[in-house]
Amino acid sequence: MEDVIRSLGFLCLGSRLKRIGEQLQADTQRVLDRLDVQVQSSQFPLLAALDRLGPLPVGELAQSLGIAQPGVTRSVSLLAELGLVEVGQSNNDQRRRIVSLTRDGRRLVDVAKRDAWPRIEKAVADLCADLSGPLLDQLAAIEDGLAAVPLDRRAERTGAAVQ
Amino acid sequence: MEDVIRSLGFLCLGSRLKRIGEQLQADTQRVLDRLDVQVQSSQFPLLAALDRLGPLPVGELAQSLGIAQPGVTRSVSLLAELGLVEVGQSNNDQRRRIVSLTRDGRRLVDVAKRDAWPRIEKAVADLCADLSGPLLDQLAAIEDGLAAVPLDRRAERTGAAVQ
DNA sequence: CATTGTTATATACCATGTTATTGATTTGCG
DNA sequence: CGCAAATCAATAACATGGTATATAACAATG
Repeated sequence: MEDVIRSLGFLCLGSRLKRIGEQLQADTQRVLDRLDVQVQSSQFPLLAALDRLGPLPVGELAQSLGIAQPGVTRSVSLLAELGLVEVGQSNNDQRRRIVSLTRDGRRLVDVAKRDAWPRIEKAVADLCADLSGPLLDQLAAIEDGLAAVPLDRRAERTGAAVQ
Repeated sequence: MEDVIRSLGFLCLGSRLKRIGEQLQADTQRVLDRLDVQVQSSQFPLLAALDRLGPLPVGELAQSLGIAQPGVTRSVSLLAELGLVEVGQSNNDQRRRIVSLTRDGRRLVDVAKRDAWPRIEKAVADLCADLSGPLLDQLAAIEDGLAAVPLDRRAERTGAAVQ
């Protein structure tokens, strides 16, 4: 069965990138599930942003994640319900709501940084290890690579086995 | 403001691909809007699949697009309401519903093939023209390129101006 | 040939992104 | 100062993806 998106090349590059991205996120989710991390893979960028940059107002969080502000508002509400982040008022501007990691959030990030992120990063790096050449070829190689050995199986094989 | 997704490299590759894909789709949408095409850019892969492969049952359509079947069912309902596709029963298997382009759908595809797709393809090819090297670098170049000159402005400049 | 399993599609519900709008502050200027 | 404009966040409404499940038709077997 022909893969139409792939055949159409540049014309459907957007759909294709989105499709590969979703695939990667889903696979990453499986790695996290296996490590008993209770957060959706898609929430990690937000947690990572707070980890890297410290407490931030909603708008700046949106900017640093490259997504629209309502998306951040929603994720923050969700993570706040899980007790991983909390929102406080700014002192000098009552409109701004500063988001920060709670103690639990901090702990989760630390665990993830130690156990999960290195595996995931290594698995993706493994997937992309031998890529070169034109973008479309690299994307095809990623798709084929994921189909051959899903990310979560690449994550099992630690350090030495990779590359 | 630091772009956290970009900084995290392979760790957030999924989020990043998704983000770039969405950006590209949104820009493509603007090109289509300007050409008075009345369909969401995200529906075009389905129309293109029917154009390339002829009438197909829902499941095979899903396979050839690389998305899950319910997504196809939804898109087909939408496009059927717009009168662009129609569904018929298979002769030998009453479960299968064969999706095909209507006359209007055929016409839309023909117009798009003539007017829109070449522009879009050229604009994306322009965006990706000088890319080389590691995947993450190419992605960064795409993001920077889109930020500098959005796809819809690249599509204005026809043939000669490109590359 | 009836029951059981499989397959094809539809439906329900959820996740996560978007844009447009609203409401509350803050800013800036006459 | 006082009011218009700008800014920040929340909400609503929509788009589009997913998984899980229901339903209907077909296949296969005792």
